[in-house]
Amino acid sequence: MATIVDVASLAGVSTSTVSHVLNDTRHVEPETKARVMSAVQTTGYRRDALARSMRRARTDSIGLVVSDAGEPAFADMVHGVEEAAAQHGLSLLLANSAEDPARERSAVEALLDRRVDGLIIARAAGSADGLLERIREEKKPLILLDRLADLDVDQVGVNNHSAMAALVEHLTVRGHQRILLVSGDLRVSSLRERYDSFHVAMLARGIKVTAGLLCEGTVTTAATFDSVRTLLRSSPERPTAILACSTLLAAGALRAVQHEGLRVPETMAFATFDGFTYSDLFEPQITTVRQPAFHLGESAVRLLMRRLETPSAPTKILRLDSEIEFRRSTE
Amino acid sequence: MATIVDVASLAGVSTSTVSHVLNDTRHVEPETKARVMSAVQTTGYRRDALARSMRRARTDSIGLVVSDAGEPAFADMVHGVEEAAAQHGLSLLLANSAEDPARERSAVEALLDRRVDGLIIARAAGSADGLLERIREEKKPLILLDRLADLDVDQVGVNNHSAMAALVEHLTVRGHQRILLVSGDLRVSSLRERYDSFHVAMLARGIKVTAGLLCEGTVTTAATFDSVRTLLRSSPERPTAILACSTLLAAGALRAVQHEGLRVPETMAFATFDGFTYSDLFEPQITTVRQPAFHLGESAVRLLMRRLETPSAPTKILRLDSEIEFRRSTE
DNA sequence: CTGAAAGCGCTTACAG
DNA sequence: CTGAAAGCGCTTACAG
Repeated sequence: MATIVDVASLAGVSTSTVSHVLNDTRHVEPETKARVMSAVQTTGYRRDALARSMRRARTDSIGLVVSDAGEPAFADMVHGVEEAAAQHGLSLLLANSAEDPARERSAVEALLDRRVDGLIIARAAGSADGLLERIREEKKPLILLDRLADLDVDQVGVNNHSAMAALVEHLTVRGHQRILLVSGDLRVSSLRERYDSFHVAMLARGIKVTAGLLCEGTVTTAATFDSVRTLLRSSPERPTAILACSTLLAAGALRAVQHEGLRVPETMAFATFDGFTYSDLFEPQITTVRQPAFHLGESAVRLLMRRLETPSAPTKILRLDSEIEFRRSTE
Repeated sequence: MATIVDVASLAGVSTSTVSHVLNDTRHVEPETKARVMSAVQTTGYRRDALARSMRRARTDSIGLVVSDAGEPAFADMVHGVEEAAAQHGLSLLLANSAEDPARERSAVEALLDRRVDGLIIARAAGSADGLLERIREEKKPLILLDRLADLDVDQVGVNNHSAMAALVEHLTVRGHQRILLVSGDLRVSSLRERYDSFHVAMLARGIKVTAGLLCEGTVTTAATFDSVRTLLRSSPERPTAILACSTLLAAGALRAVQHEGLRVPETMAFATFDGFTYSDLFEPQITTVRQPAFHLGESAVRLLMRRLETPSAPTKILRLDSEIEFRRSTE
């Protein structure tokens, strides 16, 4: 591979001049410049980004750690981050923690070792705050994505509260009082927020939430299926509606509903956060709080660029609105 | 940030020794080693992967370029690649060409500039072979993923032929002769293979394939919807079954079917490649050729590791089998 | 307008 | 068993 030295000697100039021509960082005689460019051509020279990064103390790359690469919503976020990064000329280093704090930690360390210019993280469920401290020590710009924290850090997530309020209103207006909430792992901030908002919304309408109508802590479709099925059977008063807080939870709950011979929406209303793709094409057509996942990813990059340009800027916390797709499952 | 020099001086040894301790690359007295490790501790030293890469001419990173990060199948492949890369201690640089050859080219150049150890590419629809030549010139290990080529390059894709043959048999055995094939962009090798295999399979059963039963070239859901709707209306003899070659095509076709007031499977059988997630939970339950997308990604990394270890190994082309999920849509 | 040279933080022959 | 030093391929003050 040709190096800058090869180009310089072929063009009969110093490496300084080649560098300056390539980066357009100081004036060079048009004639000299032309000689350099032609030398670049004939040698097939390509600047080594590694060497460049080492000198500049900038890598023009960012790191993204997602907590569950298998979830469609996270795939969309990755897509959004990639798109925005490419637009800004940044390379994207991707890692997946698979909800495992240990893997998350080693992913972050690897990214730090590679001297990424900044980090975007959707934290794993049991992630400790120590990790964020660690990143802060390194003075590395950090953006929290989707899984937010009550910390002085730039972050972007969705407005779970308003979405949940709208959903609860939608259901209660239609007469539903016994709503089964399938809330999942409450260590996940977004799920915790939905859980809390549910209680707030129900309380505001004077509806009591009983333990028999709460399914929490399940982290797989299978476990959710079991748990929901048990609740459906044992509840003294069967719920008239089910509200799932993620795609995975919805899948488990829906399977339980079908297994119990219930029909959506005839004998059971159903709504979910995140949801399924192409929901309009299939029955039951499920009312869905659709998060702007792609947009979330883009926004995270935007926040990161801002932080990179203005390290002293005040902390910014963005809450994007979800769209609620009302469908027959709640009619 | 502490450097190796800081560690060396604190431990009272040379940087050589620190390096050798860290990499376990030559014997060091236990006592000296302990002093080094403790100096690493107190300085909080972390080796700079950039500087290390520059000397070693290895970055322990790989590049992945996918053609459509929005498609669930590609998201799964990315997931598989990430997982396998992490297991091998490799960092993953991700880019998305969005089916645009120009973006694909610049993504590859950026990856090459970053000196990734190898590339995995699912090529864009109109991608020219020149790009692959370019990579070969750089002597950079390359694996083709999903979108294969008739070239002397390591590659891993699915066995489209056998899947299509099974699908056609399944349909014809049930009396379907007029099968509408929705085949998409034939510049995409996997779609081209499915298209060709369809013709082979139909021919083998002595069934004529007419132009009125071929919908090709559409690249969006909307265009597919229009095209399929037109075919459904204008065909002298309406098809009794529809066979879509990707998720996107299936969505457009299904929408057209519903728009025309047809019902699956009562008045129209339906099957698709790739398909929708949680297909078993929704109606119509669609017969689906499920590609092992995650596994495809993993295999690509395995092929790459093999090539890295044995540059002279013979070219390997892997074809993984898809699973066919037979459901009510074709009964 | 351009060049000589230092230096980014490592690894690795070479020497003892 | 360990160290001094060259060098990976760039960028960038410094000097003229």
